Amino acid sequence: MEEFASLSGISRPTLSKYFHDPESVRHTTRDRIEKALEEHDYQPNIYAMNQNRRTTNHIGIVVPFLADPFFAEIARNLEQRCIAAGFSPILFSSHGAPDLEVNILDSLRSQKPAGVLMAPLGRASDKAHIERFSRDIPTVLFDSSIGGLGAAFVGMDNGQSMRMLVDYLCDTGTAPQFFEMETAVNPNVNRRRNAYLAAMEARGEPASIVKIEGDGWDFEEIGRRGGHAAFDAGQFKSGTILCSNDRLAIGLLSAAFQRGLRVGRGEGADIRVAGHDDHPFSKFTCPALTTVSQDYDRISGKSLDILLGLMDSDDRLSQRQEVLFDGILIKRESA
Amino acid sequence: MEEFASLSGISRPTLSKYFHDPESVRHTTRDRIEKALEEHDYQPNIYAMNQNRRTTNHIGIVVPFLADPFFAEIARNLEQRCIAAGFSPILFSSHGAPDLEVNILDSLRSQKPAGVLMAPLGRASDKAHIERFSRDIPTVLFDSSIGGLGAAFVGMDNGQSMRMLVDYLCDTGTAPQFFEMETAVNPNVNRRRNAYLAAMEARGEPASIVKIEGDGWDFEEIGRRGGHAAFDAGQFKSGTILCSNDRLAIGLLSAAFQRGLRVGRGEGADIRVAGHDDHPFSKFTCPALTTVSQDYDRISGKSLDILLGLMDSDDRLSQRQEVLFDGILIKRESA
DNA sequence: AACGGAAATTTACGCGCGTAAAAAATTTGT
DNA sequence: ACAAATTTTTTACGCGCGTAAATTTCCGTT
Repeated sequence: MEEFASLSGISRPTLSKYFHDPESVRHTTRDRIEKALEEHDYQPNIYAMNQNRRTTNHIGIVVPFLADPFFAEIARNLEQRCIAAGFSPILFSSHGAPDLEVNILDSLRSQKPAGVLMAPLGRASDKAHIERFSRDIPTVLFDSSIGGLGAAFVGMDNGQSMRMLVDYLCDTGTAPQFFEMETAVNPNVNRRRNAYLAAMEARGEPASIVKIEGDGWDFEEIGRRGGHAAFDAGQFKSGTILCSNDRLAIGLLSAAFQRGLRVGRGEGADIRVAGHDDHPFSKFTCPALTTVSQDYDRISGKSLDILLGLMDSDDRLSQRQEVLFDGILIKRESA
Repeated sequence: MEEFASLSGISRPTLSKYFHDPESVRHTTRDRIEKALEEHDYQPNIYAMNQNRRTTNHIGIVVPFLADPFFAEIARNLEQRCIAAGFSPILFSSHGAPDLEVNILDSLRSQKPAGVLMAPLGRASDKAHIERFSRDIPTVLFDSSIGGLGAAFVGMDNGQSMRMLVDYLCDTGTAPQFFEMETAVNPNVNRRRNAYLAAMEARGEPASIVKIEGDGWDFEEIGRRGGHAAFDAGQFKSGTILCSNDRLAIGLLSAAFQRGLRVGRGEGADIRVAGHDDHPFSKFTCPALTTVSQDYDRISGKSLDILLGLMDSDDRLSQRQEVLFDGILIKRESA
């Protein structure tokens, strides 16, 4: 930098200022710097730049499972928003492993990020660790809320969405049964089940829950196997199945197809299947999946907004914010 | 660190050595350090650690489109391998944008990574930029090879896989037509088309290519729209369709379903559809998709192996390595 | 117990940049 | 054109750690 300073005829402190914020120097000097920059292609050492700063301009993005297109899509959205806001996103996936999630937070802490956007694993998360982390670093949780953790949470209103689905399904046919994994990976599933039960009770319909075996993040496979098992056991009595999420529904659709069952709301259909999340692939299932859309755009937008607010203010934990968005019913052919 | 040194009764240079490689100090001192570490929870400043190192222990992973489950899966695999090898992976997605790909390389360069594993965008990539990058930093390209770029390439043998698919399809029914996008996003598609043509000629079958409109990475949607258009125009004369990749096939399956066509190789089926890549979702389409499996595990394993070799040796560009793996035919119900 | 080699300590300097303070130069307003 | 306000330069120090060289301490061996 010293060298580039003499080559460009600009003092080093001014260069330092420029690299930290190009707007902070006068237009004329900025032009001079940028012209010199083209000729000598110097770029500052980011490690030396950051070693004395309390925080960097990085924003950490942590998702539980990046191979899930749902999270991949949200991550993509968040990344681009961070860039637009002038920050550098760093993406991490916990790959469904709680110890990896802890490692990520530790590594993130030492990177001194300006803030972190995190979708926790859920049930398996080390809550105390996340709590400690979010005390030191501005952190917004999204997708899955764990018992009031963190400074803020942005997600969707599972109560609203399930009520809407139940109402829709009841109004257009038989009352739905709820299809879920035995061990809920995250709190959303529990909320959805409870919302289903409440919505059914409100309508005076008998609730019925079909629980299937399986653990891990291989939801489609679990849904297919569990679907077959439930078909075999004759558990789908009502003919309408409401799945706890789209990936499970995709597996169930596959099982139904393999059994020669016709899924849909039309004439001659055997069962109806609905999901939840508007997974990127739910548009392309056969038949296309009726579901509730999580508004990726609004969730990620709001998450970043809150985080930016958090980063500016000092009293981060004064009041925990919680924003829930309504889902939108996406009617397709499956129900 | 100075402070922690006096607290733990260990000299700072020894601590420095320990943090760089815990094995490099004597067992007894290592135990003392780790005991002190638990009490005082100190962790070194990564920026100060890295500023004087020529390279860090980071390995960059760059994929063209992370929302594509195919790349998400490979990225996941690579990340875990990097961790197992003692490196810290940093994941980037170009999101289909060439300028973003360039930005990522620039940012990566300033991070002084030990090496980079990169799946380029393909046609849209800034070749010269990638070339320059890979001259300075050990880089292994995978998935999509661009005209001999980089120090090494690991991918699959499109010639072998297409020949195998064509042979299988011809042997079990009518000869396939090739279904592809008008504008190929990456060289793999071109290779596959050419391999299709060659394989058909070798068998003495008449080749037929169905090109559909569309640009970008929204392959499923493009495949569906294009499928409908091709059905309308009566272009699918042979009744067997070989898609340039699985995502396109998923769209085509959706179109066929919407038209009430039965896809499969059984009695009473209208058309057969095959894909390529063994996309994570191809197992769950209706019917399940016949395709060629890219061996994720071997590709990522070999990529990292070569990269580690590259990192150790100095004469990186002496001979360009190129490793192609055979695909494995995955017979499912769609063809 | 003495010895030799390995490991740890002491001492000291450098890395590339942030940043503070005072002086100098430039721009702005009238 | 001149004073005031802003920006840049000069000077100097510090950050947290890497690392080299010389010295001392430790450990296992004979």
